[in-house]
Amino acid sequence: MKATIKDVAKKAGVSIATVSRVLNELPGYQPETKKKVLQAIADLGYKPDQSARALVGKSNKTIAVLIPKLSSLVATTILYGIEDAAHLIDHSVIICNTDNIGFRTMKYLDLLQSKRVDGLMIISEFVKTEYKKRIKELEIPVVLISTKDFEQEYIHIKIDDKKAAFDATQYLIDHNHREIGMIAGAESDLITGLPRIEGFKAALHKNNLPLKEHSIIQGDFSYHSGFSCLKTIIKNYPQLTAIFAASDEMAIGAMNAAQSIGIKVPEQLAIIGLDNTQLANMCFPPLTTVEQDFYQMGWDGLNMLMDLMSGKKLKSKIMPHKIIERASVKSI
Amino acid sequence: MKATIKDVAKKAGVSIATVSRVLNELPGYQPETKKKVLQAIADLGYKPDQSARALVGKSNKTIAVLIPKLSSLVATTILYGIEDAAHLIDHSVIICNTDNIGFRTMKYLDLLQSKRVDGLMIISEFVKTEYKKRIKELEIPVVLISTKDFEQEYIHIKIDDKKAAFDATQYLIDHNHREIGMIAGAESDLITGLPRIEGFKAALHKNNLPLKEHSIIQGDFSYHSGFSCLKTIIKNYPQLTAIFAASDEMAIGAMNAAQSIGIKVPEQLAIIGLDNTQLANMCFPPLTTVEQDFYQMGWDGLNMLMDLMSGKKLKSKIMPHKIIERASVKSI
DNA sequence: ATGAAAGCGCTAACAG
DNA sequence: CTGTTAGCGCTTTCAT
Repeated sequence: MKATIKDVAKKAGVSIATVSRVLNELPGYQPETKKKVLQAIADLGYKPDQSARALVGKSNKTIAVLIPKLSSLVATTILYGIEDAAHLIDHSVIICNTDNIGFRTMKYLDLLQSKRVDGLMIISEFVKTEYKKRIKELEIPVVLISTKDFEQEYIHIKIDDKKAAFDATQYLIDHNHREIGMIAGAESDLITGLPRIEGFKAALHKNNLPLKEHSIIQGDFSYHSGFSCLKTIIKNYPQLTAIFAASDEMAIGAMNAAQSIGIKVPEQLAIIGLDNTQLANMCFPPLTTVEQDFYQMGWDGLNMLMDLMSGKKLKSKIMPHKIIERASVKSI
Repeated sequence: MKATIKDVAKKAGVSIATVSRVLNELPGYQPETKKKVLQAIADLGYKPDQSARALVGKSNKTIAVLIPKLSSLVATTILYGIEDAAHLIDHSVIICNTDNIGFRTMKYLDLLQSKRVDGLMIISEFVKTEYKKRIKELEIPVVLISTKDFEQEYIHIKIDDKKAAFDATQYLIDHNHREIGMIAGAESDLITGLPRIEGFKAALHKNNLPLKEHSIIQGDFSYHSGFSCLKTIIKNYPQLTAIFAASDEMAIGAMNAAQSIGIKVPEQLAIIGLDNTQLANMCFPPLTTVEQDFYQMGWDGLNMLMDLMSGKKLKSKIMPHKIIERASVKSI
């Protein structure tokens, strides 16, 4: 049978109150007593029961993360960072794979109440008003990762999407490309879609390059949309020499599409992506891209959540990004 | 303030025992009473507290999964299946990313005791004796996914690795390839490495093809090992026309390595992989491979765990595999 | 510095 | 059919 606080108390010859004190590092006992208690704990292999702690209103050391798709490399890399940081401070993480559907998300939010989780992280997902209402009832701190809340109710941690897109485009321009296309996300996606388009436009403008009619095509961040978008954009804008894709997946889709129709990358077409997932190293040629440090975002995000939980006031955080040069872009 | 069972009882004008009964669908109340209680529950938005349930020795509807690497596509796809199935029956899943290190794993096992999880799943990881000892103390059911326990203490769900490798090789042979190489996992990996090598050898043997000295090279299932193994095997066994890689990642690494040195796939070299991760569709040419339905494994595995939890006796389960024909293999 | 006891929300006898 | 009550393991007054 599992040892309880009572067993420890008996073995150490003290009361359970005292055991609880040393457990929680509260003041009020002799060093001598502490030693006995610690000894008993070790002997018995005692582990405090988190459910019991939760019941008396204490933290049960678990946080939940809402994740839109459990098999996406970007989300799972963030999750990796969260989990690592959580593990370091003995917290568990419950995953809630929402599949980006509202009903499921709401059901999870209900579940989290039953579970008394201490905090919540939301990855790459738009936070709808109905979620907020529900979260408010939960009365737990929230941090957003790789997404944001326009109403500023929650803090977030993400890159500067516009700047990242700007830098990617500028990189192409610096390599003497003048006819540049963009395979973008949806313009209606205000969080990552639109800002990246704006960054692209801003870079062209800054360098006095005109924005051609067909230079931007909207995909959905997926490999397959990248693949098909390339064929379209090549048809509509045949003189282009370089492409900025708003995600690595789309970049690689575009790269493979190009090669499938005999266009050599980077010789005839330069491609730069955005994300720097593992994929960027698993294609040929290896993809030049702008890195978002997803792992770090997860890690930092979790620590922000902990700070929030301990009552600190925090501001949102913008992560740096940087260009990783590999082989898919070449000067002309 | 959150509603408790007391609030519900008061509102419905019954005792908490009765509320508990309808909550747990136990017999012993008039339909009439039930209706009132249900109404009160709905009005109050009451959600039973899982910590309190756990404390009285009931399930708290959470299971834990030990996962070796949170950013690997195969593991996260399994996790996806687990999570989906768990969600359907209102269970939560706690992730324990072990990074395949024993110390971390042991620490998790400790944590799980504090959390009173109801069950444990282990993905793609060898179950060391020290883990077993600890797990025994937890007194919870375990199911293994995509791995196995040679001592048969735990049931598992996985494919028949030897047969899958056999079929992949046979597929190559059926396409008239006679000089076939294999990029394998480590022979010392008794769970997936060795059986796949055996399957490869068995297929050659069955077809009266000799096993050449340099026809098998060992990688570590990663993209990069596939990339470098290809270069070596091509050098040592230049007459080969086809390769079976023991994982998609290695297959794609090999494919890209081949293309990087001017070898055309599938025209000059056929490649077949094993796994059918998303990657198989994100390379060029798309990879022919043998599918393991990881999602389904996770899903079925969770249901097996539930059966175990409800006292059923179960046997391990072998999942079917099948060849997915895409474009990386061509007859000669 | 330490112990006794109440109570967190729930389930499960035991009464009625 | 329904209510009362004793815990589950822990934290936290309140005494001592």
